[in-house]
Amino acid sequence: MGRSPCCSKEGLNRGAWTALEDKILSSYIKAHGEGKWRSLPKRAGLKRCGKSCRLRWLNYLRPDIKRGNISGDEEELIVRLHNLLGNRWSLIAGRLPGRTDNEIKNYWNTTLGKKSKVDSFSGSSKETSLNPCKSIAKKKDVESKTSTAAAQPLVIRTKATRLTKILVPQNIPSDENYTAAAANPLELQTQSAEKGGSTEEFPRTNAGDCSNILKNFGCDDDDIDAKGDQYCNEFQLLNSIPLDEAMINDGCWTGGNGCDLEDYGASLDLDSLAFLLDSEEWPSQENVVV
DNA sequence: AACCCGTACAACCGCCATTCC
DNA sequence: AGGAATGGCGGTTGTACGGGT
Repeated sequence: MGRSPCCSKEGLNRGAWTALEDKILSSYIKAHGEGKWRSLPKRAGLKRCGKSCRLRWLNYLRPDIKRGNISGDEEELIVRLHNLLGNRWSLIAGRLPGRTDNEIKNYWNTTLGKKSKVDSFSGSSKETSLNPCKSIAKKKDVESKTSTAAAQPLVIRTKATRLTKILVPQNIPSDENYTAAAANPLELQTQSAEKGGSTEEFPRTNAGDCSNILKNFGCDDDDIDAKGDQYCNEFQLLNSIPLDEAMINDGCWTGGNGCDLEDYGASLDLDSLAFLLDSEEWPSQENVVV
């Protein structure tokens, strides 16, 4: 038998929401907060599925939603993040304040996806047609470094995997305990959580930590010698910028405060970091280099 | 005016991960 | 430990709307 439906469909309204339903939902959530979606419709007096309420709130009614056209800067950012992350719309949306994953997904499917197809069909790369910041969009040479990266397209997972288990902490342990901690990513995650750090962000790290991290991603010593400094710079850079606020400015990445990336002491090559995201799993314990 | 077609986007669906009991 | 409940995600569908014929 198939799975049971998320809620009984009988007697429930479907399709477009009315202004009245919106009002009821908004005022209920303002009064009682989000959550408990399944029981919310009953409590709020709505004839809607809880999932539908959640979606309506998150994608339309939330007060911090930014309505209106996607700006050029936002489009640029979406393209870059899609290059890096693939169809992980919620992650992409997380970098575009006020935009929802649904909105970005729709925008991609109706606009950017087509552009992208046309570009690839016409033989020009996305980087040249949609990415004016050539100094940043350096051609990655990861394929020469890892056979898996060479064998696969840069991004694109048809089935998205949620990044719920990034095991490197945002709050990097002090040097004296990092080595031991690195041997046990799970412990790192736990430590990070205990310290209130987010496990969904890249780590804030220092150059000394990077070689260990790169090893844990499967880089051998040659990789690290050849590209380690670059990766480390970019790795650090990613963590020094408040990405929630990071935007593209004049075709180039800037931090949330509008400062140029040069201020952070490195140039950002997101492509070169894609290998991190291509890792389906973080290193198993037996592969972790101490 | 009527029809067709393409576009945009809200809403739904099914699956998976996490949390709760 | 394990099953149910819940939340969240990406993919897909439905439909309103505008432009062209």
